[in-house]
Amino acid sequence: MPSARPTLRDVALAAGVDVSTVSRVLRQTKDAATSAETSARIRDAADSLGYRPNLLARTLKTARSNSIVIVVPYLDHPMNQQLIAAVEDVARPLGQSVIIYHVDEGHKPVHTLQDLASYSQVDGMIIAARVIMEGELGPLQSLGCPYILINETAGAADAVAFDNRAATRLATDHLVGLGHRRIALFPGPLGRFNAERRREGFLAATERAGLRPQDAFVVGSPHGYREAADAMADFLASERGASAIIAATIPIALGVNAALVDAGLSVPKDLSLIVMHDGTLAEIARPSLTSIRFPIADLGRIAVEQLLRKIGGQPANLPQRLPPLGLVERQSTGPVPPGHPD
Amino acid sequence: MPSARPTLRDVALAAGVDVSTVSRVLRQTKDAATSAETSARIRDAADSLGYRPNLLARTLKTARSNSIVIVVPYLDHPMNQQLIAAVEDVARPLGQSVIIYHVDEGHKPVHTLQDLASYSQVDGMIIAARVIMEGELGPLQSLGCPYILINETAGAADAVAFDNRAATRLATDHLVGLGHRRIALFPGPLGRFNAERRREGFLAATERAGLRPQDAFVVGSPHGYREAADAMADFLASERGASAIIAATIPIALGVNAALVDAGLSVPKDLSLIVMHDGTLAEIARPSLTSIRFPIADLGRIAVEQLLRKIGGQPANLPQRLPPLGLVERQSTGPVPPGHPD
DNA sequence: TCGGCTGACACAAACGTTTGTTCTAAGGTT
DNA sequence: AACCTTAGAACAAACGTTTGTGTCAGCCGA
Repeated sequence: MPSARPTLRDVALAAGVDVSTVSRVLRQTKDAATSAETSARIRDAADSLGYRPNLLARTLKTARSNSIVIVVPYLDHPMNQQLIAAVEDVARPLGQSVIIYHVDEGHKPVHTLQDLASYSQVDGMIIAARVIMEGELGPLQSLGCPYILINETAGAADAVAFDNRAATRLATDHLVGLGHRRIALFPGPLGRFNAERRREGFLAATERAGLRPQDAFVVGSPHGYREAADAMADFLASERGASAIIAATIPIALGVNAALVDAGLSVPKDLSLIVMHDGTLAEIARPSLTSIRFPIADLGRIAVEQLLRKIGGQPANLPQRLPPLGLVERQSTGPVPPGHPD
Repeated sequence: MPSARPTLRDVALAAGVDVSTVSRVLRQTKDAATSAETSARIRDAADSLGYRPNLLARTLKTARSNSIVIVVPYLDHPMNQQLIAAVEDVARPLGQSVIIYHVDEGHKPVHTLQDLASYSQVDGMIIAARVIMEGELGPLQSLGCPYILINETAGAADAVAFDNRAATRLATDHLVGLGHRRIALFPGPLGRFNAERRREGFLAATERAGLRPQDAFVVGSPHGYREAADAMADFLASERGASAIIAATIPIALGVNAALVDAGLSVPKDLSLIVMHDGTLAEIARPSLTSIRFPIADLGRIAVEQLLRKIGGQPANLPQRLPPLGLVERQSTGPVPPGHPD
């Protein structure tokens, strides 16, 4: 029977007052000069009718929806899952509702994103998807939709990312400390921001440690388990004799591990493997993966806070890159195997 | 400068016509009796102004947003990732925009979901979250928001799920075929719909195969890697001597595997492990996991199609449970180890 | 020549809010 | 006693659409 939801008008009718009064009372605005009696009557009416405000209408009127969207690629990457959780954890207590928009590489989602952004369906966007970043930020920008890039950067856009250079140095130092002198980095897709920072950190650390340049390998591969496994298989076939691998992401690490096992090698006995992201999968994998821990919650907090600043009209005040929290030592790294060529 | 997006009114002004005419022309409605000349003028004006319709206003007016939401728990479960992808793949070409809403066990998200649903911010919801299902469906129902449950069932609600009973029989038969006579099922959280169906299928299959009842173990555990690992460790400690494990989900399988490795056992040499869901992780894990494949794309398609039916006012026409597609044999299952007690 | 049809468009109400302004009566001040 | 304030609430416009109904010309057939 209550096929139609009660509206402000219904409540007003029931309480015998004007809709504007109902609106003010129910929102508890400060300028409401309403008698306690009337207020009570209105609240009773609203309760008994089961009134809930129409957010669509409110948003249309106020141009503020109190919701933000996080745009991510690769829902199967633990990093992205953690980023989502971090953003949700911060935003929800702040009264912002968080929706997730998933884009993949093939898809050109800008149109929909514009729709989302265009008219305050969402107040702002947190973007973790590179597919959005390249050249597609223009439309969003001109739409006046505030956004923050996370975990990547593009041009002069407001962005907050991890210090992957420092993280790679950390990982490299750990391996060097274990005695490894021939190391391969799987930084992800070469040419991209994070992959290049990893490469830089890697080369800097290996050079400082006195490794020969030809013993520091950089093996680019797309994100994705299988691609990483293929890249690792190729690398093994090339017989360059690395004794340790640094994987940029957990999927890459698992792919690398699969290729190693398939080649009859075992981690960490024959090769060490370290991954530059920590997560449950790194913990539950066997061997469990030595990893670099990032302050993901901090990144989520900063992204939301700064996005809200921008939504509020103030400029974002973004920190330098976020340094890694440290190294989690697990089973996948160990000393150089005895007979390994130096 | 174009800080304010152009509206229908701006286009109308520029083209020298009424907003209603602009609206009809731009939407190409059938009832539009507009001269080719005027239409062109309007379209030109819209283009040069960069007009884009305000979906909020349109939704408010038409009570139709052309977007649906998929509600999922556990973004880190491959099954849920695949369900999301399946729904997106079907819905987007149909002109529906898909947003994801993530809920977790602790969180009581009904309020926001009601907000989402209340007033056609979304036209309908596809719900994979049990947390929503228990008792929280009432509010949604009375809101008149069409929804379809997937991968679970609750009461008389429209739902489409997999035939987990058949799947578990399939898994059991495979193990029995390999000679296993003592099998443990890790069905997930006991008491829940899917876990109970798995238990039934398991017990039916083991009985039919002539296994002794005391050799068919059912070990409940929450979803989640760690919980499964703990449950497996406990099970091992109880020394019941199973030679094969059926895991309900990939996280459970990985947790089980970790516990086995930690106990010095190896898969499939000492124990066989089969998981009742296929995915990249099952493929890339080492040992790779023998698994049951489900028609996830079909489930996504059916869910979207039937949801659109309900949105259109027709009753949903839901199939019986979707049977599994079959078994993918990989490394994690094998014959009973020689010395195993029968 | 005239009523009636129709093509082409304008007018206006409505969706459910929010919010600036106005009204009214009571109360206080001088 | 006249005036001003103010609390309490109604009025009304607006957000950007969609859509039912008018209007008015031109054209047709009879």
